[in-house]
This record gives sequence, structure tokens and C-alpha cells, in this order.
Amino acid sequence: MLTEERHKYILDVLNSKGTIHIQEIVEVLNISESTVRRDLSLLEKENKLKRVHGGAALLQQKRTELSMNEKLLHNLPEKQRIGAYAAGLVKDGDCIFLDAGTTTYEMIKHLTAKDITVVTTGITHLELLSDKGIATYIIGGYVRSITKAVIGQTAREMLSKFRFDKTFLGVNGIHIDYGYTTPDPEEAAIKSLALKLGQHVYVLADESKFHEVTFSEIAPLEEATIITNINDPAIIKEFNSTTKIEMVVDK
Amino acid sequence: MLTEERHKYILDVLNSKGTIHIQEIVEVLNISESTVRRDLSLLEKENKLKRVHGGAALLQQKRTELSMNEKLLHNLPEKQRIGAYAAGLVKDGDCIFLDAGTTTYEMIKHLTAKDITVVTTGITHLELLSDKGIATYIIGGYVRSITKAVIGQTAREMLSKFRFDKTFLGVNGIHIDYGYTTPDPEEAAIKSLALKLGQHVYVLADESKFHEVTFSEIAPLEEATIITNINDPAIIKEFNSTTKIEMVVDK
DNA sequence: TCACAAATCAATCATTTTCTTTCATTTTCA
DNA sequence: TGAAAATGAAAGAAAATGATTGATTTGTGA
Repeated sequence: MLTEERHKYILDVLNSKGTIHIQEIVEVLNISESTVRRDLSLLEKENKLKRVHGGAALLQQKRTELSMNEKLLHNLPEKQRIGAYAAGLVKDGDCIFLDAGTTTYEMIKHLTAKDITVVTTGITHLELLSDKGIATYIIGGYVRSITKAVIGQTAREMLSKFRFDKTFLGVNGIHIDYGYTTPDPEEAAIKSLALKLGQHVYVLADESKFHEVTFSEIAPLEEATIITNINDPAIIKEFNSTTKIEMVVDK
Repeated sequence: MLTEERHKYILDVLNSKGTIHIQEIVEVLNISESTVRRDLSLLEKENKLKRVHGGAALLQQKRTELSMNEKLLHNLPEKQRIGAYAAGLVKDGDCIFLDAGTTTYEMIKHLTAKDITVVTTGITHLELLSDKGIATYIIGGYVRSITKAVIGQTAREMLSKFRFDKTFLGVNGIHIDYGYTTPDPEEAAIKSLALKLGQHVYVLADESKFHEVTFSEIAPLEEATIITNINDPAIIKEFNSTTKIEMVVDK
């Protein structure tokens, strides 16, 4: 049993259940408690999990989401740059999907294409969109209070009736193995659906999202183009091998 | 059973039900009362909940702030007074429809009933509603930029799947012969539909709306109860012959 | 309003479980 | 083969747990 395999098992269980017991690992992998403890210590040092008495848990950050307002303050200049770049991808007459979230919100301010139609699940986007005179459709459904996103079965049904020239998504995690992820399963389902309905799909992500994995999978990496401000050649190379990645030029 | 798992259970139940009993936790998780108490103390210290005698509750500042609807009624401007009065009609557990518009918006601030569900077409209402922790559904469809109301065929279809204990509408005209009217036919259609789906229907109207007629008919007078601050005996008598009219008392 | 019973609570302590550290053994790989 | 790394076992330390105590709060009925 390779160390890598053990680590993968531990992280897999964590990502699907949120917590893991030492005893469980000992029994399933048939290794000693000492080894498990060493593994957990190591993974903790790499910031992959948090050790707790009796086992381990996902990092707090990945389980609990920040509220919309808290998020907005985070990496704001980067988000604005990414938003502006993404807005430039929208052409006259396009019909686009705009995900809920702060980065896509920044996009709206920079939208200049004419005669575009925007479909969104982000209730914070609506006033700004319609004030700008953009033809706006809101997907109906339950309003999730933390993220101010519309979710639920009704929402998926309504969304599935649209087709988009371009889909713009926000995500919480981008990982070479686990793809795009977000904490809430319902939101992941919506994002995943919007992704399938878009001819071109873009994921907007500042650097804090890379190498992160959160609870719910949206799609594998290759199904979208990443738009980011990151300019670490190593990371770009790493992800470019699997998917397309467009950089916002840092001036 | 990991501490994290217990905490997750407690917070999950809290988020879905609002309160939790210690005994319930003891039985479900099969752990001692001591441990439960320790967990609750810890979570309270982390600001995740508030301990109450016998268990714990979600912490919500809103609970204490309001509840003084009555007092506020005196010195509020018209719309707020009407909104506050209407909010008082909403009882625990109600499922209500809230029309788009400024008067219905005022209602939200004064909503204090517990466990209510709100369905709305007013996109300006959404953030406030969900910030207050109210279960909120947005009707999907086209966002009309002037009134920030959701309209269209999709909206009517989605709306028609709901039933409401109470429907609260705003209108532009109230006339003894022409009934309730509003300028936009699409909005009229939505209002008319919401009216049919409500067990009790209330129209919120300040005095400027009386004797006015606008382009599109919503419904005849008798299909709703008017809530107004007007106190002209002549007008009250005139409309009372056809429908019910409730006055916000001016003290 | 009052008193009383029942329920809930905080504090304490013995017990159990888990953790860290250390060291001997096994495995890996040059 | 031999050094380095990984593993497992064990002992004492630390943490978590559950039971018990007496104090406090709550609800009930006079």
C-alpha cells in the first residue's frame, strides 16, 4: 500500500463525508494506527485536512461558506480584473448565463455588448442588470440565503429550457484531479446544468481557488475554460495540460 | 462518533428546524447529556448558536429587534404604516405571495411571524427576505426594468403551481366600476393570477390610488380586501358597499 | 402570587479513549 | 549489502466522555 494511495483514500472519504475516523482507516486499509496518525499529521501539514480527536475533518474553510458580503471584500481587485476580461468575451447579440457570485457580479459592470440577453441565478445581479437596460431573466426557485443563489428542482427545470452562447461560472475549488467544486450540492447541480447548456463555458477564478477541493463536484476540468489572474507558470502549465486557461494580463 | 460529526448534526437540525432539544440529541446520537452540553457550550462560544433552557436555538438578531409593530404604527409614513399593518396579518406558518412594489417591500421589514414561506415576483425584495432568514422563492421569468417585477409566460406557469394562505398585492388604480388596475398588461396578468391562488387576498393602497384607473384590469373590487390608511368616511362608505376595506388606524 | 415538583444546569471526578513519543523491526532502493 | 525510510508496537501523557452531585430554572396548581 503506497503512501499516495492511503492519502487519496483519506481525502476521498473526507470529500464525500466531511469527516473520517482513525479506526475506520485502520480497518479498511489494514494498516497500523501509527501509520494512519503519521498520514493525518502529514496531510494536516499540507493543509489538506484538519486533525480532530479520533480522526480528521475537512478544513473549516471548505465546509462553511462565507456570506456574499464577506466574499466581496476578498480579492476584490483581482475579481474586478477577471470580471472585466470576461465581460469582453461577450459579443453583441449573445445570450449568456451568469452564475451567482461576486466575480460574475463584477462582470456586469463591464458588459458593453449590445442586445445581449442574460439569464442568471444570482439575485444580487438583477437590479444592476436591469438598470443597465440588459434583457434579464431570473431563474425561479428557492433563494439560498448564504450565497443569494437560486436553487432547487424548479430552478433546474426552468434552467434546462434555455441554451446559452456562453456560460460564466464561479466555483470554490479548482483541482487537477477533482475538477471544479463548490460546497453546496444544490448549487453544484445548477452550475453543472448551466455548464452543459452553454456552447462556450468559462470559469472565473482568482488564485485562491486553485488546488482547492470543496464538497460537491460540478464538472471535470476539461469542460470549461478557466479565466484567472494567476500568473504562476507552474500552475498554468499544470492546468493547461488538461484544460484551456486564459490569463487576465496584469498591467 | 467524532466531535465534528456531532456538531454538524446539531447545526444541521438547527438550520432546518430553528431549535433543538438536548434530549433529542442524546437519543439520536446515543451520547451522554454531559457531552451534549459540552458541545452546545462550545458551539455557543463559536457563535454558531444560542443556548436556551433545554437545548439551543439559531441566533438571530431579528427576533428581538422587532415585535413592536404596534408601536411603530403611529409615526410611520403612509406606506410603512400600511406595510406594518399588513405584516401583522401574517401568522406563524403562513405561506404568502408578496407582489413587487414599494408598499409590499415595507411589509418585509415588519414581518415577525415564524416559519413563514414567501413567494415573490419582486426582485428588490429578495435580499431583505433572505437576510431575515425567511424561506423565499422567486418566480422565474423576465425582469421588467421599470418596476423590477418578474413577468412573462414562464413566470405565470411557475406561479400557477403555488397556493397561498395570503396574497398581498400592490396596484396603481382602485375604482368602484373598473376594479383594481395597473399599467402593464403582463404585470396585471401576474397579479390577477396570484390573486386567484390566494385564500385571502389583500390589496395595499395609499390614498393616491383611489378613483384612479390605469390600462390593465387585474380583478373586480370584491375579490380582495383593501388595506389603506385613508380615513375619508365618504370613500370608505363608497368602497365598503362593494368590498371589504381595512383601515390602518391613525392615532 | 407562592410554593413545590420536575426538569435542566454547571461543576467535578473517575474512566475510557485517543495522542504523542520513542524505539525496534521491516521494507525499499541504490 | 547497507543506509535511509517506512512501519508497527508500547508506554505514558493528554483529551474526551459519562456519571454524579447539588444548584438553578421552569412550569403547575393552589
